[in-house]
Amino acid sequence: MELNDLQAQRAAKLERLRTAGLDPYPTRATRTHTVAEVLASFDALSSAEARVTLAGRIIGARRVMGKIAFAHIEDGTGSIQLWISRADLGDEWFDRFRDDLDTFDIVQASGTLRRTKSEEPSLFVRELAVLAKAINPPPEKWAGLQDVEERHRQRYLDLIVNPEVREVFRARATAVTTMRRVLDAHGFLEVETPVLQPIYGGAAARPFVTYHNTLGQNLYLRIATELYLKRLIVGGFPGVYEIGKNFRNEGVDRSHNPEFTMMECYQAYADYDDMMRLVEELLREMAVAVTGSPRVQYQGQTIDFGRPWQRIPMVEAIAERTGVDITAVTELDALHAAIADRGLRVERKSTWAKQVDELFSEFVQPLLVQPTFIVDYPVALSPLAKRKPGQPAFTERFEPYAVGMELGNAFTELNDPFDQEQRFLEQLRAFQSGDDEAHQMDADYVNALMYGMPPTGGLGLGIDRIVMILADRPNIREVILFPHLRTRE
RNA sequence: GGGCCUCUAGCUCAACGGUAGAGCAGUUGACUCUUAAUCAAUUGGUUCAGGGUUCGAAUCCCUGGGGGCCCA
Repeated sequence: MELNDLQAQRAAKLERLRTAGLDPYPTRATRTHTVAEVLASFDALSSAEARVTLAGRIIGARRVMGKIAFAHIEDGTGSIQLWISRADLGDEWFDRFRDDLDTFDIVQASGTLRRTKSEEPSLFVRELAVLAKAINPPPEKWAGLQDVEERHRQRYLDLIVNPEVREVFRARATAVTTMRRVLDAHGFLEVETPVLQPIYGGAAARPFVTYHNTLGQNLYLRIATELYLKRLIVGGFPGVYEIGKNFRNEGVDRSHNPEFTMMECYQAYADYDDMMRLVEELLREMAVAVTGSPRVQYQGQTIDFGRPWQRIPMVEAIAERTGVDITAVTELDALHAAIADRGLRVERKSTWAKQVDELFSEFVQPLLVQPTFIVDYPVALSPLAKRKPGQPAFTERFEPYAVGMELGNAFTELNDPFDQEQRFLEQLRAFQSGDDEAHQMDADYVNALMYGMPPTGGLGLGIDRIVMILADRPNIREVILFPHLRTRE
C-alpha cells in the first residue's frame, strides 16, 4: 500500500500503539451506553455520578492544551464532548491522546458525566482505549468534502462528514417503510420475482445482458417486475407487490440511474381508478412520514400531496399545449405535418407512438409541477394496458407526474390473451424495424393469461424519484447511496 | 450524441505565459473549561495523462480520461 505523508504519519502512530502493547483494532467495544442514551438522561446520570463507557469516532478538531484537552466523539446516535485532563487520565494516556490519536480514530472512553463551564454536556474521561485507528485524514474542517465526484466515489466519507446526507437516506428508508405499511394495510402480499430473466419485459427499455455459464444461456437483468407479478395474480393472489431494483441500459442523468428502485403492485378486481386513489394515498402518507406534512418543499416550491391529483387526458394535455389533436392525426406523416404546420420545435421520431411521446415530453411534462395524473394513453404506447371501452385506440392507463418528473406508470391490465398476443406481435415488428426499446414476445405470459386473469389494476412507482421530491434533492444520485460512476483509469 | 465549464498539497481554493501559493488539517513548541481554541515556528506538489507551441507552460494548442451544468 502506497501511503501519502499524512497516512504515513498515522501509520507510524499505529505502530507506536502496537509497540506500547496496545491493539489498535481490538475485537470489540465494551460500551455501556450509546451517546443518544446518555444525552437523553444526562442530568440523572450526571447527578448519580454514574460511570459510563461510550464509544465513537473522534470528529472535529482535538483541542489539546498543556494539561487538558477536548474532543467530540460520534457513534451514529449522536455526539458528545470528551473532557480529558492529565490529572484524571494520567501522563501516559494523556500524552497518547495528544501524540498518537487523531481525528477520525474510533475510541472508547469511560468516565462520569458533567457539564462544562459553558454548560456543554461532557464525558469527563478517566479511561481511554483505541477501537480502530484511522489512517486516512479528514477533509477540510469547515468546507468539508464538496467535490461531487469524490462524495459519491467515497460515499462512506461523505456520510461521515456531511450529516445531512445521512438524513437523506433516513428519509428514504422512512419513505419505503411507509410505502410497505400502506400496501400491507391494503392486503397486498410482498413477493420476490426473478432479477435474472430469460425474456425481459414489462417496460420499453434496453436491458443488460448476462450469461449463465452452466446453463449456457443468455439472461437479462430485469427492466420491470410486471409480467411475473401478473402471473401471480393469475395464480390467485388477490394483491401482490414487489419493491426492488430494475436495470435499464440507458444514459445517466439527473433523473436516471442504470439501476433504480421500483415498487410495482397489482390488485385483482381493481382498475386504474383504484390505482390513482392508491397513488394519492401512498404519496400523501409518504410525504407526511418524511416531512411531517403533505405539503412538501421542493427547490423552493410547495408541492401539495394532500389533495386529489388533477387528472388530464393525454390527448387534451397535448392539444392544449401544442394545438395538435392526436385523435385527428393518427398516422405518422399526418402527425409530422401537423407539427410542421404549427412550427413546433421538436425532435422528429420514426413512429407515431414515439412522436406523440416526444410531443408530450417536450411541451407538457415540464409544466406538470403539482401532482398530476396524465390519463388514457394511445394503445400504441401501451402494449400491456387494456383498451378504453368505446375508444379502442386508447387505454386505461395513467402516469403520475410531479415537479416535471414522471413518477410511475399504471393501468387497467390487459387480460385478453388474444389481444395481448397481437400487441406483442406489433411490438415484435417494431423491434425488427429498429425500435430497440420495443417489447419482447413473452409466450408464457400469454399462456398464463389463457388460464384467465381477473380484471386487475397495476401500478409502478419510481422510489428514487419520489425520494428526490420528499428529500428536496434535485439529482437522483443524491438519493442513491452508490450511484453509478465510470470507473477511474 | 452535442455545447459549455472543470480537474493545482489530505481537503477548500489562489496563481491565467515569467521563482507553484494561501487557509484548514498535519508536524514541533507554549498553554488546566475549549468548542472555527489561541500564540509561535514548520513539513507537504507527477498542477488528471500524453503530445505540441515557446527562451520559458498549471496557464496557450491538440489528443485522451474523470466530473459537472445545459441541450437533444
